[in-house]
Amino acid sequence: MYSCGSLEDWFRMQEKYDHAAVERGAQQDWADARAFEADDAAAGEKYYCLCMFPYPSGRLHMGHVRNYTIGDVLARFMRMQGRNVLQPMGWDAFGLPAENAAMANGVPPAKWTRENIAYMKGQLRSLGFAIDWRRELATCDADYYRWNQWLFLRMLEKGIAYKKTGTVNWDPVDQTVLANEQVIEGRGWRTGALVEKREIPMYYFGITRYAGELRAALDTLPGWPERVRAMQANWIGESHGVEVEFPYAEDARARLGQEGRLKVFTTRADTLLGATYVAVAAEHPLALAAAEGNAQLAAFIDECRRGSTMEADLATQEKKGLPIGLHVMHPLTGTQLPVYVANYVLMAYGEGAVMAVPAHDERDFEFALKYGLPVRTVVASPSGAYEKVEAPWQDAYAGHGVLVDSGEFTGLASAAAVDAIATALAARGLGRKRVQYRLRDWGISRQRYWGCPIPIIHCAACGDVPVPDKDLPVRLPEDLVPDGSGNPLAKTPSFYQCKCPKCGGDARRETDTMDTFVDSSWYFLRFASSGNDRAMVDERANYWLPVDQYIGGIEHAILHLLYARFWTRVMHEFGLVKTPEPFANLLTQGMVLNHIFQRTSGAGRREYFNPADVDLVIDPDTHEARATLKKDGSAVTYEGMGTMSKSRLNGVDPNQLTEKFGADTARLFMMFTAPPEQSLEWSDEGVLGANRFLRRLWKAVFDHVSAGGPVSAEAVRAQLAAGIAGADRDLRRVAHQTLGKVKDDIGRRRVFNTAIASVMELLNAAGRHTEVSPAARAVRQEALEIAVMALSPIVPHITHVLWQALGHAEPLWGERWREADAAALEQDTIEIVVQVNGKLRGRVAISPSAPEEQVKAAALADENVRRFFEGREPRKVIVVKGKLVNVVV
RNA sequence: GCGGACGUGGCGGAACUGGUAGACGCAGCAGACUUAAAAUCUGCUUCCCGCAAGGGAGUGUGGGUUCGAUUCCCACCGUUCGCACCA
Repeated sequence: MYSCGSLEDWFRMQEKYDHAAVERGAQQDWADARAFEADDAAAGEKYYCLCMFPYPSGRLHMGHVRNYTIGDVLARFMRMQGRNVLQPMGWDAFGLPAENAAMANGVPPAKWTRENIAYMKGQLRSLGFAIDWRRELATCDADYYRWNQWLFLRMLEKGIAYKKTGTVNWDPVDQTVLANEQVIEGRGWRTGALVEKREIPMYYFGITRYAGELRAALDTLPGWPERVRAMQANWIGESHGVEVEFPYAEDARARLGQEGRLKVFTTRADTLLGATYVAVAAEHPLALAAAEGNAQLAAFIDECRRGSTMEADLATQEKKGLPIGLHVMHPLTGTQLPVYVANYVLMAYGEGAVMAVPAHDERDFEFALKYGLPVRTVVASPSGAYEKVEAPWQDAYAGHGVLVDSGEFTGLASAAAVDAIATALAARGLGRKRVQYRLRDWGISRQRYWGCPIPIIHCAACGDVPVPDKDLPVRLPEDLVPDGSGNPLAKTPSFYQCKCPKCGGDARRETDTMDTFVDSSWYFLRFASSGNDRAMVDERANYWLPVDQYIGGIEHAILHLLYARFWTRVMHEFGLVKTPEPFANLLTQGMVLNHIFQRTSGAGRREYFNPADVDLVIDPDTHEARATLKKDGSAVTYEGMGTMSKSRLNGVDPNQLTEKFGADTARLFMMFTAPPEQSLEWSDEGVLGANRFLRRLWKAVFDHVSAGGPVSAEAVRAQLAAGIAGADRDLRRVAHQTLGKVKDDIGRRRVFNTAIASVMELLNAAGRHTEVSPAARAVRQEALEIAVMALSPIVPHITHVLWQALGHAEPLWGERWREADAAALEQDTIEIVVQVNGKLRGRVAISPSAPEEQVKAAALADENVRRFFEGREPRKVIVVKGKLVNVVV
């Protein structure tokens, strides 16, 4: 224990700031006092501060440090504001890296994962985060994942979870299915491998039935960043339009042996009279039916399916198609329209079929031109940009306008025409208004070992039988070691052999596990119901939820955050939680960047170099970068700043940083260098600067205390009551301004760099204040206390010790935030800026209570100001109270 | 193509509600201390003219609103992120 409770102890302190001793002592004090255990029933408004929990990959990286520092600053700050704060931590512990590590080392994923957790927990502790560790959880614990299984079964009962065989994204490297959200530019989000299409039976969560509310509720989340809401809205992809049915023509009826209608979805029902053909996707049932016995068509369909899965390629590829030889009838005119298979129609969106209006859709236009299909102009240009649609394509063709050549709808504006046409279609039973979403259901089956088992038993007699609640959890065996040849669960009879719960006969347990995004969809609820072994969540969740502040990386803007919102909505529907939205406020912290140095060999192989091994010189004139290796002076290529990553060898290890400079320096650097939402550029000099500031802070307190000991609270009060003046009063004003500024910056604006800057200013001012009178010492005592208090959420260790050094017996972590003293903020004179025609020409000092006329007179009397009148008379004088005077001449 | 964010000194960034542009820090320069170096401390540091006082220009570009614009509006350019043949 690093105790500085008495003056003698203080003098035993080294004059030099010893971060290791300070941090060890402070952390011990917090642990002894159980300072950060959150009380589920404490007085005061609750504050749930949550950081996205880490995957236990082995070591923390700088992104973690930044994330958890932001959360810790807010948690500690809110605690000082009198809020009842919960800040928990856990482990997103299922997932593929554990299996890969297992294969590489021959160690079961469970062992690898638990060892990583133990190590990383030590790292988190050494960074001094104010976490309630009693609530720690790991998603690989059966106590946790049994509730995944339990809710899965409830969702199955309600039809929200269901089984379906469908085309899925298959990652050939990880040998598993990926959700739509996990495919990025046609590649697996983790492996980067080109994704293949496969037909596999799997379980889905019906997230699409919540698409409308998930979309609409985004507007109820003002505490979320605009870009995240935009990304989610984009992803959900709500379009308002009309579903139109085209009855089969004679040839199609004959071919299919029945009546039928081809459904399409359109957002441009106003152009319906301009439809000259209908196009369907290659996988569309009508196309498949027509392809039977039509080798050319079958070959084309096959070609479309095998085509590139790169969506960016798809968007630019040439439009191609074939008539399927069948026709449908226009729902309003009865005209026969040919049906085409077209490579630009997506089976996965809408009905997998479109009505083609070449005159008013660029894709249809290109297609029609190529295959000689008619182009019918049905919307007149409002701006007169065109008379009749003809090649080449103009963007104006796709604009809204007034209908022409559209029978009874001619003359209507586009918006009105959509309504009128929808009504006409509805009257014929051939269409209706509808909302279409881009979002698709969430496939959760993974052919992997290290995940939560799906609680289903397959019985030859009874089919797929849910595991009864009394048999939960379905435990994952923890001693298996995957060998890369598929899911080891499927080769472990002790796991998959079981009895059917219905008929008692021999049955086989489902060996697929759940997508790990299921695990992270509700951990925040479990933190708030910690330790309950009889229920998934309890009333405590309703106390703590919604999370007041959620903090994590922007990379989770869609996947995790959308799934968690969906899952919470389901639990809300089941009456398990009161809130439909889990996260009231979201802060997406920026990436941590560092320099990238690389050299490409003759053979085209890239070799990366750690920035610590490179000297970088930027020419001040040309701005050209010259980078050379420290060891031999050879040149390397500077690639600028980029995200810290293993592959680019530009990571900085948090351990090295904390060992050398301490956790407080690491925390201060991260919070000071950039606002939380922006990317943070690593700088070794910046780290040194942060450390320098802490040493100055330490020395300021040391010097103050050495020169006569700390001033007691009573003595400070007495001096203030006796009245202070001059430099003392100035310093006191700065101190109290700082108090207000820091509270506003952290509490309202969520920016920390400016809060730190203002404390730096305070310390600079205190350094200039060298008087030694009793009043001066009292003011300095107060100023130092304020500096220490204001910094304490950011650098909790050093401030913990300095607070004691300043003579406080009660620990800083239990202290209430001080409010700025209005009397201290008062000023006798203030500086008013004087402008002439908006340009700064002078300054005048005046009493803040001076009436406007007096301020005006003082400004006009200023000699420098008068110079710029150049003989002209002021036409107008604008006075901004307490700030400036602008004279217009 | 659609949607979002952003554009300010040598660098990271500040200026919150339209009111002194460049806080704070880094780097750099000069000085003090030192045998010396490091560390520390003090001062200077947007650009141009000027010994200085002072003046001029200046927040991606062009326009607009205003007594006054980094901030609001319009158009454009650039960077970056997400989505992308979404019917």
